Amino acid sequence: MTKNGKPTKRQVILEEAAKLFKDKGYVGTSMRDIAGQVGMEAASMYNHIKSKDEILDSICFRISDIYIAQLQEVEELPLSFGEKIRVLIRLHIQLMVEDGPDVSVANHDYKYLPTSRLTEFTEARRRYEKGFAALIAAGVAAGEFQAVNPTVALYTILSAVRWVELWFKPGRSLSAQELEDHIITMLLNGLEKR
Amino acid sequence: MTKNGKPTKRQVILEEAAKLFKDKGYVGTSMRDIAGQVGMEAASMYNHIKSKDEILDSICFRISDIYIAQLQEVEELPLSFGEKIRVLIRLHIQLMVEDGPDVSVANHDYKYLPTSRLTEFTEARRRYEKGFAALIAAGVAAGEFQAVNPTVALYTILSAVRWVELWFKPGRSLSAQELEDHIITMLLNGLEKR
DNA sequence: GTCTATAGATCGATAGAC
DNA sequence: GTCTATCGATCTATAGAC
Repeated sequence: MTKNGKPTKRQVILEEAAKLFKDKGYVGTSMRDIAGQVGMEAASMYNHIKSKDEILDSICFRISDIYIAQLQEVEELPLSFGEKIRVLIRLHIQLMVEDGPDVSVANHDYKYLPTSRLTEFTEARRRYEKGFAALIAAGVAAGEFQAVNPTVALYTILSAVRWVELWFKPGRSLSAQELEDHIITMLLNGLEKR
Repeated sequence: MTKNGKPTKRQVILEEAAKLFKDKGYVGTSMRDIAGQVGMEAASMYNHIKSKDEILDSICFRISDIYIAQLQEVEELPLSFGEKIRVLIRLHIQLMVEDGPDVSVANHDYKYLPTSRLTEFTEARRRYEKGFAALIAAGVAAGEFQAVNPTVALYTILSAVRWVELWFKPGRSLSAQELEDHIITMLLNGLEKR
């Protein structure tokens, strides 16, 4: 947002692009499609963005920067490992609910980044996953968690949180808060009674 | 396979197409790309397939037919609800390990099916999810499972199983069997000690 | 059944008037 | 900063020789 609260043309383009990329994919969306949603001709958009690639780049790295920052904050909180994992799951779901199309693009269309940026993006995600897995491993070592394989637990959590992007719509019977609670219960306590 | 054990040209085309669709997406893969992998010119492929759409159609519906058939078989087995869910999770992982590219395409590129076929595919998936959720709800009602929201549990399970497609490679430190065991433990027992 | 050649549509991006 | 017009590349699919 600008100081007067009105989004810039560039922000509108990025936002409409993310919605279209989510629905039709990066390659399946044309600059003309985006322009149609924004309300200008495709050629005019080049006064606000450099290329189609750059739109994708902005979306993907904005999201990955948020993830990295969130992980760092949680790592420094004085909480048990179980509580840290809970916070991270909540943050994942909240980001998805608030920024659905962008998260979706960063999850699926990142692979269309040009080679050097793709490498950067993949490394950022690897760092994030490594930090997350370390929290799980530490929880296992501390006796808080069951003797799970940290990698399996990590990807199970990260994936289990992804379906929210396909499913959650604000007017649903479940609120975002209830959704968080249910997913956390399922992942931390499991399906079966013991 | 044909009777002499040699795959037909059509099968080779479908197989190479699925691998490319998985990596570059349906729209991001050209008929020339597929032809290059198969070892013929793009024009020659039209003697074996009707169109690019038809390749996608064959892949998606072959997978959805398998899912529907597997669910029906499991529903009729004389097992507890917990055991039925376990079998379904195992079948999911096995299909993904054995038929990775096709499952990946059915999961991500189905949206590029032409409208009428997209409707059919979506309805088939809805039937599958409904049947799966009913097993979870029955397990809750029978007191086998915790009081989870069946929809949340359903999508958590289905998604948790999807990362295997991104991660599993035959030469990994974890075998397919061990992977199944770990994921099932995580989903049925949860991460946290109780 | 495989090839070369190409039709016809659409793509990202630019030039240049206003 | 927005438009019209268009370039050059690339796409799916077909025609027709062999």
